[in-house]
Amino acid sequence: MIISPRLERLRDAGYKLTTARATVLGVIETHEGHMTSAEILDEVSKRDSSIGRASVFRTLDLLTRLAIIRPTYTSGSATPTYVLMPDGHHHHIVCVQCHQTIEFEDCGLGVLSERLEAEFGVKLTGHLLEFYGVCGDCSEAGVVDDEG
Amino acid sequence: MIISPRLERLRDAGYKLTTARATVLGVIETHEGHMTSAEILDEVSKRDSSIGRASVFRTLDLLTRLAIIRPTYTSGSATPTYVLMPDGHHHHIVCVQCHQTIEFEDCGLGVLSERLEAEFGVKLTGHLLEFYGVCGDCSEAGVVDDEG
DNA sequence: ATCCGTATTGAGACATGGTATCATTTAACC
DNA sequence: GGTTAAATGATACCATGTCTCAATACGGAT
Repeated sequence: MIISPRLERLRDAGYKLTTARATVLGVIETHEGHMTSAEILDEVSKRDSSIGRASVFRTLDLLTRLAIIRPTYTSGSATPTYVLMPDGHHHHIVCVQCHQTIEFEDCGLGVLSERLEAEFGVKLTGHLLEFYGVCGDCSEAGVVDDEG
Repeated sequence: MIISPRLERLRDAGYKLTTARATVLGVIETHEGHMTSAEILDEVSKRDSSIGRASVFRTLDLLTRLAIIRPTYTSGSATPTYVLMPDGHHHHIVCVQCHQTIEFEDCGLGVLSERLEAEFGVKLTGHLLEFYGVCGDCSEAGVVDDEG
């Protein structure tokens, strides 16, 4: 079993390091990007077919609670995708036409984060920032947008 | 049918103003907060029992594409909640323990938004900012957090 | 107000995504 | 190695969302 720094965060939080958990996290870490639950199930199954469906979902839930991954919607109400938040945060732009995601790094939210912690008495461990709009390709393709 | 400014955005974008759409949006606007699809279906049905399930989901999808609402997760991999983005944006803090959400207003993301538009050649219409952490109540209740 | 063309609808069967249960296994600690 | 509680896997189950298609109703023109 490969014990990544993120996997150790499980143990630090009082959870056991099991094969199922290591495999699920391994799959997501290897892929680095958005994955649907179906893709994760499929890849986990390839690596270790003895791992059950339920454990995969349980692990996704656990990783979400620890802010290691985050489920987000790239298309309307359909299947969510799970994305790794290596340093507790993630930022992307979602094209509302073609559902492509563009990821970017700096968000400058550290200051806001600290202010919110003080203001609301919370302890923040991560964040997700999503912008919505129309990507360059879709704009060129001629898209409905008569606001201006 | 009540025609709210947001409903007019549908027509502006080339979509018809139907009873189903007006009702779904009306429900969400009245509620002002996070709603699950089940709650929306239920409330829509109360207001007009002739509106079908499929239309509700189709409308949620449409409103999402127009950045009028946004589906987000407050708990792990379970049901998403839909939240209104009155001015195209929304910000909240989610407690990873009790799933309570705390909403806040200013995010100061206008500058970043403009920079991203220039940098990636996109036209942005809205954004969602989510912070994750442990709320005051849960911290007091004694929560696992041994990072420091 | 009425007519027309087309986007949208409602119904319900269907597909998919996620969960509960419970006997069995396994990680963590000694 | 032994102990114990957390975690697992199998599977049945439930919830959430989608597809199809004939029927309907919106919006524009008259």
